[in-house]
Amino acid sequence: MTMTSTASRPQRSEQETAILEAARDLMASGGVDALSMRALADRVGVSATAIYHYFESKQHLVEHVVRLGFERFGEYLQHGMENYPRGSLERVHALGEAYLRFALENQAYFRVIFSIQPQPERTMADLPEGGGYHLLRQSVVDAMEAGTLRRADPDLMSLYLWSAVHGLVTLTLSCAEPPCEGECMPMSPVQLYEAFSPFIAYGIRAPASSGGHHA
Amino acid sequence: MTMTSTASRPQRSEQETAILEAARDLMASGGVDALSMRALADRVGVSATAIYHYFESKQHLVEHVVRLGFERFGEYLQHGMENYPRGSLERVHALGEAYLRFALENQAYFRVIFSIQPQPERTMADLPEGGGYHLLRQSVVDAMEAGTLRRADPDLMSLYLWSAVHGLVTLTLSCAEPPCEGECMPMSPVQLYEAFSPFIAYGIRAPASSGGHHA
DNA sequence: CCGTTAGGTTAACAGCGTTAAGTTATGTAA
DNA sequence: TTACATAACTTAACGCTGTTAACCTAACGG
Repeated sequence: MTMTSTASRPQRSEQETAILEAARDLMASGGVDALSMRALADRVGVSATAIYHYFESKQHLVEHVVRLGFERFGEYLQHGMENYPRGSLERVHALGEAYLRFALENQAYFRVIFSIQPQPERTMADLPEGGGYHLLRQSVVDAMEAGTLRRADPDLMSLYLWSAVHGLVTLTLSCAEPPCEGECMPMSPVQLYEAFSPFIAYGIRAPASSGGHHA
Repeated sequence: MTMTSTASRPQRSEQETAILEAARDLMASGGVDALSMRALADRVGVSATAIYHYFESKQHLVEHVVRLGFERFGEYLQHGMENYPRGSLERVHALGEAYLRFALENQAYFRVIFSIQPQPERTMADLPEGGGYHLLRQSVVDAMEAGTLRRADPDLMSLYLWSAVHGLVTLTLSCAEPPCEGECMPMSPVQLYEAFSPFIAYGIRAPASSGGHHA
């Protein structure tokens, strides 16, 4: 760490950070297609090939940005639910709403994260590592132990809830930007999520009264 | 229609069909990136620029292929559910399973259809026109009238069911090809769908016995 | 017979990811 | 102080992409 001149050239990690941030901005504006090595290099102030000293390829660079995106995603979800009591249905609900809001507020980014291009070496479990699944699973387990949720395989129920919200998100993002202002569906995605909640709640919460058989 | 020589050159519509089919095959093999004008032209046996006599741009060509894909999708869904009685829960269930199966059997194609790149002028309602939404909605309406499903806004419930299945599909497709063979989730997507069904059914079906308040 | 049109060609442009080779500056060891 | 090594960066180039322009050729209609 013997550095005599802190000025002049930026440090290795500084430049790498600058590249990552510029890449994130470009990808957030128009997806992975809006990120070209030359345009990125112009933003950072170097030539295109200089980027290859920090990242092996565009693919690796994108994966790095996606990894950072998952971390931000996870923090967003954490903030969205931490004000609701552990074990409550509201906590689970808030998690879903935060998921939805993040996707809507970072559309291009979300598109890249769930690029739908098959990512090898990626399982459903580690897909959102640091990005939410363990939060969801824990809130489900808590609510089951609190007697709020029907007893079932927590992974199964978590994946079900995840699917429902994720499906709403991806359907929304497959449509025009002002989502569903049409005649048939004059509701915002968040409103739709609220309207879905009864269906979801009926399906997952524990029976109200002490009831007969458990199927 | 005065044609003297049916041989020699293929007809306008024939060549157009050949291009569309070749484009579909390429896209099915590796998405929209696997479709290049030159590779497509080689398959058809013409030069790349000849395609521009039939389609204004690659974008228009892709949209045309997607439109045809929706029609096949719709037929697939139709076949998947028509053996179950109108108004039954099984019919709704079969529709979801057919949706899932089509997506898994035509992964690259499905990716393109729901390209997640924002399609302007596309609303949720006309997105699957000829591709399933009206089938789903009708089966929901039938089941409501038959007393099988809880009474609610049919569009709302349809969209909820659509989201749940679509979410499972898109999550699956975001992962590696052999879906979720990991330690945490050792189930196939279809098995997962079957396992979800109780949650969904509890949420949407009409109360079994004559019950108290309706929220 | 002439003009129009459909259907096709080749050449070219600008942009893409990426590689190869060369340059400059810095830091370290003899 | 010299020598080497490495980090950081450059320009030039390759093969690919979608797309445009200009040109050609066979068929049909007035």
